[in-house]
Amino acid sequence: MPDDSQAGNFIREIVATDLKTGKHGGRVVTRFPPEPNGYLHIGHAKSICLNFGIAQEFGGSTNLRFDDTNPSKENLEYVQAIQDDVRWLGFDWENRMFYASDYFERLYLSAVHLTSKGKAYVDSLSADDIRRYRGTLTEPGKDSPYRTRSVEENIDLFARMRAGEFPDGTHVLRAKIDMASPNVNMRDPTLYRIRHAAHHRTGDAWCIYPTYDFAHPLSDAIEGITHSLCTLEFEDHRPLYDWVLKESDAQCHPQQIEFARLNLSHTVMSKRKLLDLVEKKLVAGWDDPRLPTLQGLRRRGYTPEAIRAFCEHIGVAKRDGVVEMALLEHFIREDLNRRAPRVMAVLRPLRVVIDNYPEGAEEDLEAINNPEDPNAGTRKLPFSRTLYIEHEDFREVPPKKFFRLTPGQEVRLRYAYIIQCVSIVKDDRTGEVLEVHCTYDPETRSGGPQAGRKVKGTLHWVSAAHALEAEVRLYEHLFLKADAGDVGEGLDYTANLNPNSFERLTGCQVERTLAAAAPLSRYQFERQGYFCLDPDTSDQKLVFNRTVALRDSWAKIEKTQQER
RNA sequence: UGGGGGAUCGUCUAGUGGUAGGACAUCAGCCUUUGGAGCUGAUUACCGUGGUUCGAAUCCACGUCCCCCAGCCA
Repeated sequence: MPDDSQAGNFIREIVATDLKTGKHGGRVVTRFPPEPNGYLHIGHAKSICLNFGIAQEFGGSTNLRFDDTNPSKENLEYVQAIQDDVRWLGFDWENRMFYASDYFERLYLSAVHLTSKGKAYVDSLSADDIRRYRGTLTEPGKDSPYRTRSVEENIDLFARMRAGEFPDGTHVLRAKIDMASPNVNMRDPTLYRIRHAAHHRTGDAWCIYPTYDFAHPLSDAIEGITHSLCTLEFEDHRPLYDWVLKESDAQCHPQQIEFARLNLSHTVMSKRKLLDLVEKKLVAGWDDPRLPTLQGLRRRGYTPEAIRAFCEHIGVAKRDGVVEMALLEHFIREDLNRRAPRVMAVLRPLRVVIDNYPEGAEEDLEAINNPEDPNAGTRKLPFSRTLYIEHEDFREVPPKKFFRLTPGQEVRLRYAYIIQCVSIVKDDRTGEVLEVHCTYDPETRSGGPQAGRKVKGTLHWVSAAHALEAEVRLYEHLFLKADAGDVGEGLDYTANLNPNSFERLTGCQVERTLAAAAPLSRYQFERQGYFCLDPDTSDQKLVFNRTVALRDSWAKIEKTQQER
């Protein structure tokens, strides 16, 4: 059986080759290095699956490392949420959780070492001047007047920076590389900056903080990382990554490998935009079920298994692209189809009275919990004279190919009887259908003598007297266009927000077994989609989120009929 | 116009000189007590132009287009 999940990707190939040649002493150690300045999203899931997956595959290990070198953006809330999310996704860093801030002292010593070698210097230009001196993409930069300070002066100044003698922005430590380099990242990049800010872990022990370019390669080396996987935009930082390791006499030299980050259609993935949506209250929070955050997907009802399968399937390459949301939806449907118990739930109830069913009578009918899983068993569904069916399952004047309830057309009530519409009760003023009267054929009870009779449609239903009321929240794509950033002149991505991405349905009628539903447990509402119990559920109120609708071929038929 | 990357079905991805394959999506059909699921089939791709070769997505040359970089963010 050809299985594309077994297909090699270029990173696996590199690692396999390195293992063969003994490049890193036969070890494979990767790391997942989030900055705790936001919540993890499905793009991070790709990186997590890649890093942990590669290590698992080759018998190596993976560290979780918080890249916490910028105290002004980072906090503990994020540190905790990230751990929670990685664990939820199904990965275990065992005892290997680290922080770049754990290494601040060693990083400082490395900086002193570089300085004493004449490979770093304290610059006292303003940030603006540093930018001016850097040149442009097409013109070389020029040396800072402070570039020629003596080693002694640099050492002294850097020590005093650490000691807190200078306000923010007055000095930085820079690598001394080449102001004329065609790679602007090599034009004496900043290694340390002064920030009189409390750090979420080190408090006020430090007022100078290393930059990513300095801290990252050294943190990797300290941890003995063999393969440092990152996204494409760091590609032209690689010469700097290598420079830092070489000049710092690092004990090992991890290999940085870049891959394309995940983009998903109909959503946004940048931390900035996600934060923006949350802060402007355009969504309900980081766990809003419309967001591609792991917390949002979890609340929406996504399973870790589905997300992992998705990440495995999309592969890893260097060309950037946009994965269709439909692919993600495919994987959650596939997973939930196998495991979600089926239940009856009527979202927009229409009252149905079975005129020839004895008043006051009721009976229990047997229903299969999951046709895909024989072990899931069966349950009893109460049936009575007054039922609810889906409002859209009845049409007084049916369009072509409408196989549901309509005057004169028999339909089956799932696991129950075949019924037929005999009359309609309408609102005199609005003409709205309020109630449908039907007759049933007692011979057609499930398992009965006439049960096999062919009818075009089968409807889900609940018994009015036995059903529970629930709130159901429906979600659509957060953005109208596949590319959220595709907006007109002068507009930003929020112009593409889908005004109908959230719809709250109240007065839904669900079968009573749902009273026992556990938080975040997932169900298939027959003929509707997959739903999970929202944490907003209370003793008073059941609340469900629609994870994803079932594929709906009738909707397609109807749509093409309307287009004609 | 400097540097670094990248171009294969609509989308994502295999391919490493020898039949361009898979998944999603789309469209048909079968089946069905979920218009679900499942099954079958179909459509659709090597950025362009030259060259090397018996043979090129793959090697070479010249183009074209797209992405990233001028934070004391990561």
